[in-house]
Amino acid sequence: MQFKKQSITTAKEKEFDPESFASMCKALGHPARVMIVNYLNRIDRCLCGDIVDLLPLAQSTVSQHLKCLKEAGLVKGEVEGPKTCYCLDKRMLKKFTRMVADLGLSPHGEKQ
Amino acid sequence: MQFKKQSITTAKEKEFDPESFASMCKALGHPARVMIVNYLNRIDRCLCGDIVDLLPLAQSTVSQHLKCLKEAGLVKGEVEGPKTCYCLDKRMLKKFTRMVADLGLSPHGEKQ
DNA sequence: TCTCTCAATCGTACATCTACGATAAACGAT
DNA sequence: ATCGTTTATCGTAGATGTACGATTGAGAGA
Repeated sequence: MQFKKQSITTAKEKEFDPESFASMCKALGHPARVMIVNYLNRIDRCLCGDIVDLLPLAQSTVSQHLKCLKEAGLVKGEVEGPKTCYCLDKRMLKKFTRMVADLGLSPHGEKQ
Repeated sequence: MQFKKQSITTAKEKEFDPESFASMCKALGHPARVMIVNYLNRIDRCLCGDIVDLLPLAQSTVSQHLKCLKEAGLVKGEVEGPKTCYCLDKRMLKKFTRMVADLGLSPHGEKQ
């Protein structure tokens, strides 16, 4: 499906892109991935194996979920020898919360 | 897949349920549904047909997306004769933003 | 070098999502 | 009663998501 690329907000408002907001939401649209993000937020950084221990899922499945989060830009992974260290991309997460506010859903927004 | 039902936050924090946060994110994980929510936020309430005009999608597809948003609790629809009037469920949307904050992603949170 | 560990990728099965046209159901108007 | 309007649901095809075990590859250490 194709949507028009133009913004759906008025000119003087911040740009709000439904496509990119949807893709971040989609990445957070599975409990395992939400738990990974929540865990990373508390623990700051960890190895893939730590997450495998955390969740009742096979290593390959966890790796797949991490790939999904990386592709959405929510998580970064840096290879350290045979290990990979994962952490949140704070910049992207700030963008996410800003978009939640732009959607008009923020309890702090000017709409209330 | 089954996850343990216990909260993943510490005891004195608010309850954070990954399952229900994920299900709301999933509902917002498609550009068409994001556009519907954004539209409803601006227009307050409208008929299904208005959304069909807004999006480049068949009526049946739009109806399906609305059903998805209703099942996630983000949108309410009340039948008015042969028409159905849709609007946002503000209570649920507030819950959503609260959960974003609980996830630790809020720019207003105590983590920053 | 050989082996061990850690993580990514492959292959695959099954489920869910997304889109459409066709049809049905509810109601107002003629 | 019949017709037109509006929306939901059905059936379906194709794409995508989710899970697993098996395999591969990269690097550390003996």
